[in-house]
Amino acid sequence: MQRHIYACQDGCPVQSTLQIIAGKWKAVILYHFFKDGICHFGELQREIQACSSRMLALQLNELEEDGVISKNIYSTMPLKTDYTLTEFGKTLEPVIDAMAAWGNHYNQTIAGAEDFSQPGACRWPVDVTAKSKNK
Amino acid sequence: MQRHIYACQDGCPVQSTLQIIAGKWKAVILYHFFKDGICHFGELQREIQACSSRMLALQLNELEEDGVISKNIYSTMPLKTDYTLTEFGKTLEPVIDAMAAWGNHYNQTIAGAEDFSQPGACRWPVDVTAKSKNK
DNA sequence: CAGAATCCCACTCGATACTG
DNA sequence: CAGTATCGAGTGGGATTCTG
Repeated sequence: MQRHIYACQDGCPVQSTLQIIAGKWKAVILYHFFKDGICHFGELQREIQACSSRMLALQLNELEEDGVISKNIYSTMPLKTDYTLTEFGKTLEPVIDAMAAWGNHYNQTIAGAEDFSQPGACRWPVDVTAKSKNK
Repeated sequence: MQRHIYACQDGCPVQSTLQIIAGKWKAVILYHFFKDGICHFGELQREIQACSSRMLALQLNELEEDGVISKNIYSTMPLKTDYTLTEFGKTLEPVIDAMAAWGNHYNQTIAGAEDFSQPGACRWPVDVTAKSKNK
């Protein structure tokens, strides 16, 4: 079945990009591929604890369908699989980098004092939203 | 009510970024803000035809809540509103730029021959997915 | 370990109608 | 024009269970 998130009308470039990376966890998964060179299911699970194994598998499958990553399954016991970025997948690095850079800056300068151990803690401080109000 | 898409556990920078731009149309909206300097509701609707006015309004509201854009309402008749990026919102430009750049490259080199007038037409050509298979 | 299958509820989002 | 309100079908995704 075909996923059909964006119609890609008008050939809008951002919509094309989203077509590939807009899954709930795809950008995060790719980030860990680029940053850590991670390639195993369990490692990803450990890094992205908020993502269930079901979702992780689904997102990885879609990324594989789209040619972003490829999967090698070793039918040994216990089961072992590794994922690698395709050449095509590697072209996404600047996009993920830009997102990571922005997020880092946000975490450090704006949300630096926040406690990430609380779910939902990543929230805007008042002063920032306030800035938009008095504009 | 608080939106709660990502828990932002571990302070993952990509998750922080997604917290702001992960709405279904937010990145596309921001793209048009940056590219066209667009600031009216109707203009956005014309540019992003796949997005209903209801969704557009919802996404714009969330962007305003998060301090990315600000809204000025002129209670004239007919109603007029304009949206502007906040200083904070402008910091997202590199992220949107990277997405747009990737999408442009994708549209030109890979999907160049596709017909975007058909919904769902933005789909991977076989050869690209095939590349991942024979890896 | 690395997933697929099933169940099922909460929420998303489109359609429609209405308002200042 | 620039939205909001309401409804309802469809789906996303969590929890759980099962398999090679």
